Amino acid sequence: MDRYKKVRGMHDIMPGETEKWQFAETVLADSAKLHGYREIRPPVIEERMLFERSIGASSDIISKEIYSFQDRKGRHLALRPEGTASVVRAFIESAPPIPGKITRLYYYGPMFRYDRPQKGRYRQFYQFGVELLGGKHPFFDGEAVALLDFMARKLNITGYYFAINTLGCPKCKSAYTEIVRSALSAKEDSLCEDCRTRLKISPLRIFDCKNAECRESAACAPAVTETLCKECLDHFGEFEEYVKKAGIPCKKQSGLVRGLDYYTRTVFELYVNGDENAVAAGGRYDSLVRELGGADTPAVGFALGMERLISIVNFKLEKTPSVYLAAMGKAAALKGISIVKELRNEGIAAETDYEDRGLKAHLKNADRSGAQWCLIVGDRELEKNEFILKNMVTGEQENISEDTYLKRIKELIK
RNA sequence: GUGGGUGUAGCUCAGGGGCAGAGCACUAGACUGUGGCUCUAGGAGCCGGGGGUUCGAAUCCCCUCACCCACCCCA
Repeated sequence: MDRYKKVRGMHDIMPGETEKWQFAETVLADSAKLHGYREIRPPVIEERMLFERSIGASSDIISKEIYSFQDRKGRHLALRPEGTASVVRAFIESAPPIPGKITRLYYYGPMFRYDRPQKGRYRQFYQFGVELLGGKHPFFDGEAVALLDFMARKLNITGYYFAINTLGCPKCKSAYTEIVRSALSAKEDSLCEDCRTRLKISPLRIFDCKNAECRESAACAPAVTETLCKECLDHFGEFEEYVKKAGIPCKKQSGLVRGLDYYTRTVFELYVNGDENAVAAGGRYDSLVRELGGADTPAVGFALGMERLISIVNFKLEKTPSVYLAAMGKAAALKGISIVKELRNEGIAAETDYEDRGLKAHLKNADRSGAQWCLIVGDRELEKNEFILKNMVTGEQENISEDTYLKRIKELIK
């Protein structure tokens, strides 16, 4: 019989890892709440068209990485490849927008992309993200970066910085795209094959081609900031003021471009020194809400890749104290039922093995379970109305009376 | 989607045409009410799957699948 294996690109997060995830999840959620964000939990399935409209039909994510299918009624659906589209959809759908009102939402969950699996990259992967809807002021962009910075510090990440850039408002962005396209069309011969395709689909991406020759060619195009309208320039200027004032480590990178169509103006990515890939990325998307059928609502947000985050966080996880009950004989086993119940009621993790084992086997179990304490109860103990409490780390043990064992264990554990 | 690497015991891996191996882990005993340390013994595998070459294939060839790494893309 063949054994079942996880399907390509999927991964199990096993005990040993889950503790790290839980820690990171708690820090992220607490940080977001502290900044006024509330959790939203959209479904993982949406209409395929929602993603086409938001991310861009020509993007790689839609054109070759989306998990899409038809259900029994022939509806064209897709597993979400990212979170923003769903959040915006839910935002629009749930209530009529109130002008000037700021809505802060965070989400966490699995995303799906049919990519080739690689280090830190899976077909089902987890993202934590936040979206701030209704905020136009550039300081909101700053606040988004500040929240990421806060999270990084709370997770004890060191040696990180933000790459920041602006793409301009939709007008500036498309104008600049054309400027770059025409500037580089003249140099098409010096571009690599990939970049020639990029020239047609998303010329801005040539700026961060791995090929140095392409980047050199791209350098002849004017920088974004040289072509922006005054409003866009001011917006970016104020954003820079915010991050400077907040003391957030930033590096301006005029080549920074995001792969999703909906970004406008501010874009940023979180990098940890030595890593090539961004841990988190985001930016402003002032047109998306309207494009998805909502009222004109400026917005800014970011998403953070959990797998990548987990791999760079230095975890110092404390073991929670626990007790293993070694009950020998039928009478002790019966007594054990109430003992473990009482321990658990006191918030002390307790486990036992119901097979009738000798003390040796019980201690071995206790050792393997990782319990710091072993409570030994056998016929001898029952006769004297006392138990033996053994410290599994030091090997020391003491007799404790049945009447006061709970109190004594609580003392020792704290 | 492209390129490279690797699939052998539960785990980490050695063996590269002629008996299927080591370390760790596991089980038992030394030690029948004291785990970890030590020693001894033991269990065990369609050598990823399919096809081919050969007297003979874990080993060579072809196909396939999976994992890893890089590109692409992205978090």
